[in-house]
Amino acid sequence: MSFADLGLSDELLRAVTDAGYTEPTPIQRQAIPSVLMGKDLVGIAQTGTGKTAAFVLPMIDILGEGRTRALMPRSLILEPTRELAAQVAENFEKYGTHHKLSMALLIGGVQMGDQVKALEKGVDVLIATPGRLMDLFGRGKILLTGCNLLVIDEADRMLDMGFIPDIEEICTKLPKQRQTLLFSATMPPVIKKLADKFLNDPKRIEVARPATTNTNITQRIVETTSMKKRETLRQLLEADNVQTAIIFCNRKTTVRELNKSLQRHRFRSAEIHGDMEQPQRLAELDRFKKGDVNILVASDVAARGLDIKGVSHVFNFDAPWHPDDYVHRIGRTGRGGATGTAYTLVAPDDAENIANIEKLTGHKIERVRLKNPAPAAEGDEVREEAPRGRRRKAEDEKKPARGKKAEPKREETRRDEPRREEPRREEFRRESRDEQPRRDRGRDRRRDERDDGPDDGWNGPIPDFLNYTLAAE
DNA sequence: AAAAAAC
Repeated sequence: MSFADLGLSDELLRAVTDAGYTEPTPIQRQAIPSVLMGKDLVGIAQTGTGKTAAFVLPMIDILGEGRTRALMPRSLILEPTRELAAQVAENFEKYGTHHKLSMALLIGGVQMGDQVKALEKGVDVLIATPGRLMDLFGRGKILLTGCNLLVIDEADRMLDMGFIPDIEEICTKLPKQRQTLLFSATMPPVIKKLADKFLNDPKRIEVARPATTNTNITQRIVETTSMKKRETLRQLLEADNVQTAIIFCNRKTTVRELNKSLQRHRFRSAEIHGDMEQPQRLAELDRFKKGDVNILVASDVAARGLDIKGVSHVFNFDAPWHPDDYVHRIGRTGRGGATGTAYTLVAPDDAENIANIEKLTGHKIERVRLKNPAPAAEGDEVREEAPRGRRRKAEDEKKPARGKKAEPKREETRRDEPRREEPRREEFRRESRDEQPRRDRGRDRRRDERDDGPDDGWNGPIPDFLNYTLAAE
């Protein structure tokens, strides 16, 4: 079956072809014809299944057909996060190139002026997060009485974020006679009730069972300690041919610190979390999408729904609190039929979260051990410009005196080890580290070593995983 | 325990 069999217009088919798509995904096959017929729809689908196009494509044709001069918005799409809303807007632009539809992206964190101007001119589609939409509504800037097409996307996430009362209120402001599409990865009772209340005899389609993880994602657990996490991560980044990676942390502060640490180690990384200004958030995401950086350190703001091509690896720097989030996080890789790898770093503190994840997904994740963590990062440092190298060496020599016996052995291993990782590392490391003033570098450096502590907290004999490659246990 | 979302 091809897109042409789904009842879409020729202009739209052209845009789809131009975007490089030939075959609809299961959810698109099932959803598009029924949306075109004006039916309500409940779609149980994870992101990465082509869900967005499943509603954007038919919407473009519906809006393109009955097109009068839009004075009031004619359709509304609700998204839980600002980035997702922006992403849906991009989809409208991509597929709507041959239609003259107007849209407004109504999200918080950015000035209202442009959004209000767009609303005054009249738009065909509103793409919004609930907070800003309610805000604008409260200020009398939006009339929703012309919105006879509503999409509630990521409904279960809206629930998690406490948006359901807002959604209900928004629903009451829309005309009763309308078409409503609701998408959710899971169907908890509250969402079921919401669907019963606001949808009319919906068609129900389900393309991936909730809590099922994509089979083209290789999942691994790497056991480590909280002290060793950064070092372990760096080795994985270097050892496993990582091209593009998203690294998830549980806390915003961890995101910030880890990103700084990676940059100090000359990785090309960016960060995204909710404490950043919105323009900055979008800019960082954009740098990652464009390939200016190949590593994105993120909070769970990026866990769901973000569709970024070619993400080869997902790392969980922390095991997520909620097992659902694990499924969403690793779903950022292995998209569109590609293969992907997901590593979860597990310190003793993370063990309980892992148990819950394995219970949810119903399968035990393979444990792997890192062999010989030391040489990669430290060898690199010795190779640095002279002052740092000397400092570094002096510190190394201090270690044995403090009764740490790991260092000398590492020296040997380092010399013996062929350095075949080098060229690869250059691919994703920063060219120059001269981005911060010198004094800061020194301070951060020390801080980093305290946090990372190559060997702080480690007194035991050298464990068997001190060898270079990855191996299944 | 965290994160997200309006000002």
